[in-house]
Amino acid sequence: MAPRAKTLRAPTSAASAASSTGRRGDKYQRILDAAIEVIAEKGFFQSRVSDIAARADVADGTIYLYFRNKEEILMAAIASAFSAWLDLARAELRKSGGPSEQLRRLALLHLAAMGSHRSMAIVFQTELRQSARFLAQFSQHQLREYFDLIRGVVRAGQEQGVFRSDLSDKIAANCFFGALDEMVTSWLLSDHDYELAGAADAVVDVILRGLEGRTRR
Amino acid sequence: MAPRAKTLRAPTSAASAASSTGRRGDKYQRILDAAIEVIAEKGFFQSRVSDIAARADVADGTIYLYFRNKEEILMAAIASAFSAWLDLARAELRKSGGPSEQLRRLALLHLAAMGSHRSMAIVFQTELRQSARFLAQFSQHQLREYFDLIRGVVRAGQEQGVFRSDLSDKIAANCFFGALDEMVTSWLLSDHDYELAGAADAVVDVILRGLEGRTRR
Amino acid sequence: MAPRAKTLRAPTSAASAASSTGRRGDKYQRILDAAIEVIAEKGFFQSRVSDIAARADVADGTIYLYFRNKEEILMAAIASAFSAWLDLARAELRKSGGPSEQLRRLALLHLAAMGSHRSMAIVFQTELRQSARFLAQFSQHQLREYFDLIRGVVRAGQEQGVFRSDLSDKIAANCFFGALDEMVTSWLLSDHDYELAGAADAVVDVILRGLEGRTRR
Amino acid sequence: MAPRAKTLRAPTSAASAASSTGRRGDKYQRILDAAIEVIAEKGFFQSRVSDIAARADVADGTIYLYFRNKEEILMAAIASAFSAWLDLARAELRKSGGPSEQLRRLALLHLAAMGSHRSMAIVFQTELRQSARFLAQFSQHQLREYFDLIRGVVRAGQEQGVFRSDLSDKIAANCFFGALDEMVTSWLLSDHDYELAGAADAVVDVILRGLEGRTRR
DNA sequence: AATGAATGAGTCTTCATTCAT
DNA sequence: GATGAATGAAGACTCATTCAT
Repeated sequence: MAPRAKTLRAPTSAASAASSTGRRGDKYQRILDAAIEVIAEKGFFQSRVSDIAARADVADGTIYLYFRNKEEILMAAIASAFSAWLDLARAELRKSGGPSEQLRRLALLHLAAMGSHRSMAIVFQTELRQSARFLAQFSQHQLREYFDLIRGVVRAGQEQGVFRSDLSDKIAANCFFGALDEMVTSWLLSDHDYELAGAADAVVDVILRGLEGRTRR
Repeated sequence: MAPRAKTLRAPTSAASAASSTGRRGDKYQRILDAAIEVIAEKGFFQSRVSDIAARADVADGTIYLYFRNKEEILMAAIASAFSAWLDLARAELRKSGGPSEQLRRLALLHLAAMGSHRSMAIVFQTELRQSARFLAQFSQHQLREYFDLIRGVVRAGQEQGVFRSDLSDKIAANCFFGALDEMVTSWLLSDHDYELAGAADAVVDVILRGLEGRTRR
Repeated sequence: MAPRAKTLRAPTSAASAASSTGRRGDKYQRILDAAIEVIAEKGFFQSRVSDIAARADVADGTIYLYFRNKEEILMAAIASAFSAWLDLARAELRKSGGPSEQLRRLALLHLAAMGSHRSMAIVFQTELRQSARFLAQFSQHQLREYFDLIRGVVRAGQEQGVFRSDLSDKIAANCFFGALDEMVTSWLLSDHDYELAGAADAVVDVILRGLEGRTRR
Repeated sequence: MAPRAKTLRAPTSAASAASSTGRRGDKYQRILDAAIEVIAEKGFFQSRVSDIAARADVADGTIYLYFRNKEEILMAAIASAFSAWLDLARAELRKSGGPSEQLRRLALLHLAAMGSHRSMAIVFQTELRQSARFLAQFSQHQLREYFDLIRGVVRAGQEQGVFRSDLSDKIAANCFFGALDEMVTSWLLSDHDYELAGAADAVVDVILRGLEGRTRR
């Protein structure tokens, strides 16, 4: 995954350069970026509107020209980051390759992206769940979309006979995602001094063995 | 796992039957229990002292006879719940059985316990990480102990030649725990109408296949 | 002034020995003594009932067997200390001597007593005024009595031609008391390392010169 | 002393006429003024932030835009009032006149100022001591400065042979200040129906006689 | 559009007082 | 009489949100 701006951002909005340095007109995005950073630093419920405003270099009141309230900022920020992430994942899957190859690619992308975007990783690991719980069905839709991506690959593998069919694709996707997720979490809680993406192969290896038929190749 | 009192409690302290019925002298535990429930409902940072007091059926001020401040209540509640959980896990591992069998048992315990203690499950899935991030190294110790339990089994399996040795026990433990963890999370986010423990075998199956080397090439 | 127990106490109640060491039946006085000490340490409005109870070595609730509420404890404590002080002053004046001599004696007593009873000095200097302001006319009566003692000596001196008569006895008493009072205050605010009573002669000297006729002796 | 705004204020800041009428930008001073009044009414430790806010006609929260916490408001208020007082005293002493004349002027100023600023008088008599005791060395500096002013005049008088030299200037200043102070206190505790400044001459008379050595023996 | 001073509802926490034992 | 655990009213302080400029 190519290094990008400070935080993940949807391709469309990231097109115009100077997006994080600009000082005029891009306040909406600046606020979102600031929100992600503040959330990563302080946590969802400990983020102060004034912190976000200060980080975005706008007045407190300005926030309310773009967002109805605090919850909306935070939700939009997380949704935006997640959306950018989904775009990446979708793009990755559009590349050729069999199911195994695709899962391997997805895992590498997941770990590489999280490993290189600490703020986003924190938000995804600790805040996304929180917000998923409280903010109605926020991100449920997006989360499900990511899962459906994975489940789709699993089902394709099962149909092609590459993966065992005596296993619910949902459980399979959970194992896959859960393993990756836990890698990120433990990396964050450690001093994250090692290269997260470096563990991708090992993890994929475990899961693929589990998904592939008993007698592999 | 057998249904127990409202929340998980270490076997030793649960010995006396009338533990949760009395109205006298058990205020400390009642507050802890109430705290877990409130945290599960509202989340760590949105838990109000007065909510906990009301749920524990004591006056607000009473809380402060047992805890120095709000943070201490919440931390003690989570630590207490986790401690009870650890006790169960340790007890489970003391039973005989090979590494594969032990992981299977642990997985079953994990899912059964979380499935029957919704409050605790919520706290573990969403709050434990939060608190791990913010409250110094709180619970890091306990979390690590649980992980070490799993890693110990993995290493034993590797030494006995049951599990592949070309895999770090840490990554293996992450896959195992991550898969279980994700099962719980997705169950919580769904309407959790299905029996969580029912998925234990399938999950263990995937991970054990990934860990065991026997049939590969 | 003869050294007495920790705090000034009315002679009658101080008669029975072991008054501050006893542990049975003298709770009322123990609470009063404790109150004076706590007030001296923390100030009137920062004194906690539980502090007083702890110092008096009784349970919090016990306080309320002897006093209706916190205000009453504090008022009784100060009144008691002041009453003891008044007894001393009256006794001193009963001794023979002319007006000048009596004022000199009174000044010495004042400074010696305050200098040797730090707690009481603090209470008199800083708390008495507070309480005089708020607690109705509390201590107004006693304060006035002390003043009347002084004014009586002044008037006697004026009648005997020792003191100037072209001066209100009230103003004269104010000068006398004010000077002594300020000596105590500045001593308390300093590190009170010098002997307070040592300054009595100098102060009396100033005031007496002011009160005595222009052509002394 | 000329009547001024509600509370004493340093001449420089009182220059612009409409200082206490505006509703904009003068909140800091309004809060200080309100604080002095509330302290005078309720006492230092019984002053409520909400009382001050209400009196200053601002919202409770507004207080915290100008002061870090309650203690800071109260200290700033007292310090400000005292500072204004010191300015007056210094200005008075800059006027020509011998030591005796200067002490007389200072006494008149003291009694006139206190007599016409009841709030300030109360604060100085009862609260300043309290705060001096508890708030570290707060106001110690200012109090000492006032004393040093008096001591300076005394020393000048001694050097010029106007005042006796066999008397510590500190004790002399204590007598002078103490007498004035007590005049104010007794005036406050009385119904203060008489003109406080009217007693200045009598008091000064007593003290000056005590300080001047000329007619003795 | 942008600002940031002002607002005040919402929370934690303390502590005088009560009362069952 | 004595205790001290329990109570809950009261008060300092924070921070999302508004609105005059």
